[in-house]
Amino acid sequence: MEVIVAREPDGGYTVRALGGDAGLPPRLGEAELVRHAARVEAELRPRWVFAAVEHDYPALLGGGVRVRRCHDLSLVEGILLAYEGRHDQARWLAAAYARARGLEPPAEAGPGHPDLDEQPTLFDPRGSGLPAGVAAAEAAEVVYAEQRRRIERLPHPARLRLLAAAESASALAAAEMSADGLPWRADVHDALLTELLGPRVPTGQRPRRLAELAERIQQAFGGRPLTLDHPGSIVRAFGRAGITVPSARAHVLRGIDHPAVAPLLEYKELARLHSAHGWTWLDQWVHGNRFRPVFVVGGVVSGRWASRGGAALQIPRMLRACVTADPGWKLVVSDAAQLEPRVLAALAGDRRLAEVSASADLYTSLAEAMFPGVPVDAANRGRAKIAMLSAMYGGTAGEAASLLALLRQRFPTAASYVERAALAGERGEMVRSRLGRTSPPPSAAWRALTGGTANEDQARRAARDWGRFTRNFVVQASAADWTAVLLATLRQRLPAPAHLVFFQHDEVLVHTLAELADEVVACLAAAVHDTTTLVFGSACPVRFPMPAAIVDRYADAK
DNA sequence: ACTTCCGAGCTT
DNA sequence: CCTAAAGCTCGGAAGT
Repeated sequence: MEVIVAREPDGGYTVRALGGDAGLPPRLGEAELVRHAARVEAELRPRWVFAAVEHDYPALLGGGVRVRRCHDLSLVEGILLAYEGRHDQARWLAAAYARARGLEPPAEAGPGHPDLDEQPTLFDPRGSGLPAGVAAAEAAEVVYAEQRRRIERLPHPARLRLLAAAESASALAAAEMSADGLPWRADVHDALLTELLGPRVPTGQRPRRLAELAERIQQAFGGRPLTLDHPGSIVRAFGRAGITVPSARAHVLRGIDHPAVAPLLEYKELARLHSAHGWTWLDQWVHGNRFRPVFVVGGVVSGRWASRGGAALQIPRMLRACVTADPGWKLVVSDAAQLEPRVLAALAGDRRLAEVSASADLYTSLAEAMFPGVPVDAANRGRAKIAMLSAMYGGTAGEAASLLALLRQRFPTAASYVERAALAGERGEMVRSRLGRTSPPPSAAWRALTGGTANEDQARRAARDWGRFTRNFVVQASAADWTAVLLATLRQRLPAPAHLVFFQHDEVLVHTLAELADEVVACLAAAVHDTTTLVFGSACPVRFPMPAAIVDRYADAK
């Protein structure tokens, strides 16, 4: 059974049930919706169809209602439009409805409009963008049926169905993570800042430690004042000291012999901490010992998530000590080890690489395979890693080219898989992930550059750049397929008090009652197994280790 | 005064 | 350290 819920411009909701009677009034207010949704979910366990989980689910979460399954029309529309080569078209409900009905696109969805995918907000004077007399739920029903038809017409409908379900479930998980929040000890964070920077100072002032370092740096440059937070000023200061530097980046400065370098490096590190994750950040983003960012599912073309506010996917390792389980609770921290090379092995069907994946440390066994008869040391493992990363990213610098050639010799199936993707990109063609995410077409500027008779060098470089992008896309987007399915299956399996609180590309955090931690670890192992079977089939010979640690603090994992 | 750009650094 | 991709955020400077 399916229940379609869509918000109307007046803040109310229209609802429709497909395949049964859910006992729902066709039109209802938010409080009423929450009440009915709780009952319907408990009794009927339907698939909920939302215009966009991001907009529609928080109201239910706010009322304490969680749903098991859903279909996110906006996310699926984005995936289908990309598959059909129409990346530029809007995904929001009224635009999708107009396409399904063969109507003129709604005004707000015109190309070049800044709010291409912005749904009209509550009480938006523009209305829903739907034709007069068309209820939002009615439009959603039309779009839902149309999406299902479009999926069935594709070459691998089962994969797209899986992707649609996994992406939609990921959106549920993202909204729930924001609602639950990541456990974050403000007192630990404050103590760390005080230890490193000195006592707290008002916003806009320089903490004591930074002021001391600034003074020492200025002395080292002969007392002349400089703007430490402006890279150009630092480059000029070194220039006056007779040292030419291309930039003020930390790794450049590290190679310079000058008394200002040591305090400058320390200043840069601490100033970064202060400006990006200092007291201002703490006040703005952490409340009640919870960090609540907004995760943007499908925010990256490859299918990776992005985040809005608080730089949620850029938490410095140094601050992971602040992420602490509540008393009586634990964190289960787990990341998929060397996910991308394993995904490549499965994608390409490379049996020899699959054998290498049997090892928990893929790069060690890869080194054994690449340098037979040589004992594996850190250097050889490092070379094997460079070879693999170069295959997936298109690197050519240093010894990457020769290592890549060796890898190609030993693993021709995997190597040719990514090379075909790169060549397709160089020709301007689209490539797809395992489940059907599609790379965007190159820009008009790219076509002009590579198609014209302009500058051959430039054209060649542009083609190669895009080939690197599509080479990486097939692997990264297929890894995103795998993790989306993992989130969906794990979310389904977790015992009720345990919940996902963080997800970062190939890493998950679950906050759980301590006595359930072992069960969570078992759920995770089962979810990994299900995921690999769902994405790559039951005969997939590639192993996907995902070791989990039960800890009190995120910093204590690994 | 406002917006836009740039360099930098953080994560995967 | 490097090899590559992308996204978020800051502070300062340049442009309007």
